[in-house]
Amino acid sequence: MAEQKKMVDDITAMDEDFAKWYTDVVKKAELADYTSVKGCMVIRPYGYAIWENIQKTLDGMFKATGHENVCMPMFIPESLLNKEKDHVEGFAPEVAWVTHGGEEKLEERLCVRPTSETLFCDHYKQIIHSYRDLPKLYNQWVSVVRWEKTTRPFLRTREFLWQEGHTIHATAEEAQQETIQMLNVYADFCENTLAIPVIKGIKTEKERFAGAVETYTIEALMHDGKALQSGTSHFFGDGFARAFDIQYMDKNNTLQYPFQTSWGVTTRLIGAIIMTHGDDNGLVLPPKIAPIQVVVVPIAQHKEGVLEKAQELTDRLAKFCRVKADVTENSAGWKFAEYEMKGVPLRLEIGPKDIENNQCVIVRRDNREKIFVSLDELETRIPELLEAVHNGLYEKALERRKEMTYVAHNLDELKDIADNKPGFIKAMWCGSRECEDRLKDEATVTSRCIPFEQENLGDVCVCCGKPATKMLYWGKAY
RNA sequence: CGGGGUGUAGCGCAGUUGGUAGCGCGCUUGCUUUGGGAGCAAGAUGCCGGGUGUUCGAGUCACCUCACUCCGACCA
Repeated sequence: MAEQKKMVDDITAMDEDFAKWYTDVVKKAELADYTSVKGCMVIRPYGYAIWENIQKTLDGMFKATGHENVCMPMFIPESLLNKEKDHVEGFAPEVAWVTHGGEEKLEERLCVRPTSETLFCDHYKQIIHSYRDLPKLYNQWVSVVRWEKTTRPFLRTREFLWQEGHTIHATAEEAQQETIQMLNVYADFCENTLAIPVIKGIKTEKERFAGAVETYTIEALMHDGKALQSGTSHFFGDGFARAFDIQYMDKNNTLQYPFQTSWGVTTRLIGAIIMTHGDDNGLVLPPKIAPIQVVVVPIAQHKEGVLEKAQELTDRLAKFCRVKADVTENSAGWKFAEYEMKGVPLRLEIGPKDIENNQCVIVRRDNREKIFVSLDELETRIPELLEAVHNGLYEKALERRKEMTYVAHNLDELKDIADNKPGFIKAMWCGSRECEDRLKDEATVTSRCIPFEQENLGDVCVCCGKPATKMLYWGKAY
């Protein structure tokens, strides 16, 4: 569409330095700021408003599928964390410990939750005795702490906000279904609310969550060709139940171990939004979670009637969308650039000439198209345009993912793509851990997922040449 | 946690052989402007990331530490 002239010289161009572009957008769009604790960020009002909109939609989807919200404590006694072997081994290296209460040393140190499986298990043990107590479909919106070595706003912080669903069921089948259902909820949310296309699949054993029997994932591709794991859903089998000794009496009066799941998405989704839709002018927000969907910019606002008209339109729009009028004394050009940087999906310009003609100018953030709209048609046109921006963003992201997805038939081909073409690589795989490790060493790619939508790209493993069992997505990940 | 880079006004940066801190933007006030980051004038703003040394004297030199950042290893 309109040429993308770079007007915000404050933001580093994507092509020049993608990492710097990312942090520029985070700071300049006032999403988050650094604090005096490494890896802990302030989520500023504009960024938090995005999170609140994410929460609102997802929480509705959780409730609609029968889940209830709860809240667990933030501390886990060391002995409790240690109960499931794989789980503790997975998380021990990155937990923060509380060792003192005031000046007194604690009898047993407490870990600040990195995830809450153990707390839910401890609780389930108390409340589940009969098949009549099952299932329990719980979720919580909290923050967790993982003491990461290197940190980046939203993508990897030491404390982050998330939701963690934890469910417990009488049968493995029911738990499996739950795991898949929630993966679908996430995929649906990413595509239909965030306009981010995702690939649904299963993690390899190597990439599996600590303590899980199976980990399902949605993987998205960022602007720079790196993959971002955007949500996971785990099937635990009865492993946690056995480790925590959770049992229930079934209809035949026999003790049984129940089956569990957990699933989560985090504030990392905000990073995904930035890196999927953003451009050199800054943030581009999908309309459904944009804190401001339409910004009203009065033109020549000192002239008579302009401010009044702008306010009148704002009041009208407020009835059906999130709207803000900017009546500050900054120049119109300044406002244009400012709200583009902040990713507001639609800008409505209203000036003396427009008022004369009973019209306004609406500009789309995603493609900068300027559209003259009669003031009589705002109630129908604006929702249409918001929808059009959503679809435009989704299509653009999907198109880019297609362009950046490659097929490799042998190791040399794969290495060549990995070195020269950022993006996903589809390749056949024999299923062995050795080949997975080797590709990581030699091509510096990790397996992203075994997609549900399998394709037959050949009969042999891209790495060892032995018969292949699956097609995998490979890539460099955040 | 290993290797590099950077910390000076809100932001971006200068600061010479060590001598007590400057520029641009932004901010405040006034006037003129207003359909793509306006112009002029007058102002305000500093624990030079923190600590310890060397020195008559440290933004500057040495050592330690903290944070940010990039590249690896680890992870949502």
